[in-house]
Amino acid sequence: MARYQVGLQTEAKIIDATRSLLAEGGLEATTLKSICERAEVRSGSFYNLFDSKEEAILRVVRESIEAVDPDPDGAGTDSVDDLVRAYIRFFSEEPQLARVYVVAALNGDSTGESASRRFLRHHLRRVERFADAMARSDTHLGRDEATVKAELLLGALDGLAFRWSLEPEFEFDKYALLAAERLK
Amino acid sequence: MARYQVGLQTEAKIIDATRSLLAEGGLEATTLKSICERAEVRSGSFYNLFDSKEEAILRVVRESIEAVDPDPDGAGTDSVDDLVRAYIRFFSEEPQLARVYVVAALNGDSTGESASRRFLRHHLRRVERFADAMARSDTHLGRDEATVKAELLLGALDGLAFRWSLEPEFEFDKYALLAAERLK
DNA sequence: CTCAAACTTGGGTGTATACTCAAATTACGT
DNA sequence: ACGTAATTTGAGTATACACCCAAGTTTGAG
Repeated sequence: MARYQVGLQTEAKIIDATRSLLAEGGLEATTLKSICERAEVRSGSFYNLFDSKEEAILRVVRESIEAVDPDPDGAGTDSVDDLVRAYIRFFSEEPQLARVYVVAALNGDSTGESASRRFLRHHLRRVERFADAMARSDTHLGRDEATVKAELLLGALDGLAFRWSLEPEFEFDKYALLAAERLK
Repeated sequence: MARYQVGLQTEAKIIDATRSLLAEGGLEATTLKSICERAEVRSGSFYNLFDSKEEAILRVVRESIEAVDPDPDGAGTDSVDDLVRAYIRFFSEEPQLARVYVVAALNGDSTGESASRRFLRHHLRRVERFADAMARSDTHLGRDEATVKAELLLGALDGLAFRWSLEPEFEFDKYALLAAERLK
């Protein structure tokens, strides 16, 4: 752990380098060498602050997972529209983190064996939150039906997000709103 | 290229090994060593039949991309339901190829620089085909509107497919039908 | 049956990777 | 300013990877 100012700065440079590399070229491009070059740091410095390459990558991945779902304690107040808007905002305001999010979701094995397991847990939490919002807006809706609808909407949103990662010109926001309108 | 029977058999064993490895552990797990071990072949034999590891992987990826969209010449006759059913059938009858399909879609860089470009091209062809079917079933629908609807439905289907790849128990068929019903 | 060509073998090459460490330098509480 | 502990350096280690090749074995057309 960094204790001095310089150490904290180096840590930040390393995290920045890791994030941009993950966003640009996925795990493939995120080697120790490329991280150190971009961060302008020698490998010994890296290992003075991080136990492994994994650790740096995991920090960035966690950062992206948390960023997609802000205010996790606020559950019980957001509407479906709020949640969808937050998702859209994430993609337009944090495209780099958003790309990391998509990349992370897909690489099951690479980041420790449980990367996809972590992602699944995160997804299930999100489904619950969407289902809550749906049940709140329609009192006739049973819990199970709300969960099904939430899976459907989130599945669609994630698919559109993936589509956007294939082609950044894809109007993710437009399609996300359409999906929400028809599936909520 | 294989010329003798034994050569063809070895080729098949290598392709089978590559496919199952890709399905089980993605590109990460698909090393020359693991392919040769599973195919019960020495590396020299591999290189007698394939120019590179890439070639074997690409063959399997292409196989999966073609399998998801059968009868590509039949455009102009299928209904939206036909297309959705074909997609669902692919996932239930060829789960291994389906997993390769999802894995391939996600790994932009790894299989040559244009893996995601190839996937995008394939996706756009599919969008057109879905849009055709939609325009056919609803004569009031403009071409652009049909394309938008097709992107929406295919995005949702791909998202649900990804969801299934995270958790094989996920009832992909059920959700795919629901999505089609609401988005077609 | 013959023999050239296809196929197999398995050790060997070169390169990239993640990670280590002793020695030198720098930061900062006292 | 001093001294300790944090930080940096860069050469060095070990390992995994894709790929090569000379020497043998097997195949199958004529």
